[in-house]
Amino acid sequence: MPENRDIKKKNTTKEKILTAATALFSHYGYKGASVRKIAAEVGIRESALYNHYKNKEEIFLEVAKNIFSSPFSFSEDEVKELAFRGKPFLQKYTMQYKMLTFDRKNENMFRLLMIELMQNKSLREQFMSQYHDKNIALLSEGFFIMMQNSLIRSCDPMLIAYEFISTLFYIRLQVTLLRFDAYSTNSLATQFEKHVDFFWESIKI
Amino acid sequence: MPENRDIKKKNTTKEKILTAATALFSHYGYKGASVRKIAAEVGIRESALYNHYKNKEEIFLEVAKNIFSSPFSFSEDEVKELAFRGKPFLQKYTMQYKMLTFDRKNENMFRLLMIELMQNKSLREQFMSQYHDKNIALLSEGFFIMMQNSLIRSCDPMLIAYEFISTLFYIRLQVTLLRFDAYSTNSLATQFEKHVDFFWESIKI
DNA sequence: GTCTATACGTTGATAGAC
DNA sequence: GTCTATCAACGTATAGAC
Repeated sequence: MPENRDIKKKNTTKEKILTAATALFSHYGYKGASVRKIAAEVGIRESALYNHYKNKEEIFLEVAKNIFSSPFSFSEDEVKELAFRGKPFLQKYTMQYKMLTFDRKNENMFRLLMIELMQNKSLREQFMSQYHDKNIALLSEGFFIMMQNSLIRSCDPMLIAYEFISTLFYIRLQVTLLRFDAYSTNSLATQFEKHVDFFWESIKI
Repeated sequence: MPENRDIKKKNTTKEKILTAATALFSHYGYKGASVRKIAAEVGIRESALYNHYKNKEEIFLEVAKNIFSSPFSFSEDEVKELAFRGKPFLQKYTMQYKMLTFDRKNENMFRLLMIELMQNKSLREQFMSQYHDKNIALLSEGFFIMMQNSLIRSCDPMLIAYEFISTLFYIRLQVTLLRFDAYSTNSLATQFEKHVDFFWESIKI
């Protein structure tokens, strides 16, 4: 039991470090966020920081844990039930994806992922297995059910899933880029919904 | 006139620097590629490097010029002619995109783009205008022609273009990631073609 | 747990001899 | 144009006093 955390918010130095590190890493990347800056952000000296983490790498790994920790809240039964109805499944899935895209915390983690993707082999592999494969698996299961129920045209469910998720990813990337520079995302605001509509027209029978 | 460059390949120090810098930047990013490493790669001292470029930034900008300098070789007439035939237009466009994806030089530039996209505002804006907008413009023109000729179902050409290019981008990203770690791209080898086939089935009348 | 002090490698860049 | 020498700033990290 983590003590009486529910009553009194601890906000320990260690937590402060993680918060500061998250902000700096997701903004400047691993190399760009120096230990000095992190310590300064917390309000302590670099040396004090080493009382809580072994080194910079350890801090980063702690931060990076959150990159792939936002699974969709879809239960097995929920997938089956929704997929049976067709389009509503895609709509709910996309709405959840859109929420993640515009959620500050997840936005930061997505940016960190994009910054470090080409620099960190572990992150690349996690992206493939925990982001890509996971999404493909969930979606293709849904499409398979739709196919069984003759809601959509016959086709490889994995291919349909690939086609569907790739556009979601691209929209998310664009939104993240625009928001990073505080540009308006008005032109992309309804892109998620348009995608679902277009896609459903493409596969429905 | 650049002298007798056609006969005797100059391969000046300045060119060597650019080559070395390109390799290092596209592998380690701007911060990861130090001036020392670039100089060492060329075989000179850092100080000698400053006889050819004002500073590191100037070298990077010279390298970065090549990121968006690979336009598709589509003339206005070619678009009209091919789009009139429908699917062959998508096939040719995709084959060119696939070539770029697997071309070493373009692969390096794409990786550099991905590495620096979140770190460099200028690159973000160029990505939007010179990559995204340009592709959307070319593709939507093709889809518009197809629509006029009743080859495909009626829909916003820009939306169709968006849907089409987003998947190409995602495939390219995945291929680049896999190749970076020298992993096999067999599982993705035919993804481009599958995309065209699926997409054509989605929009044709 | 935090501080000061310190160590030591790396970075981008310049001055001046050849 | 290239070299040696040198620089200040910044990087991560440790030792030891309080």
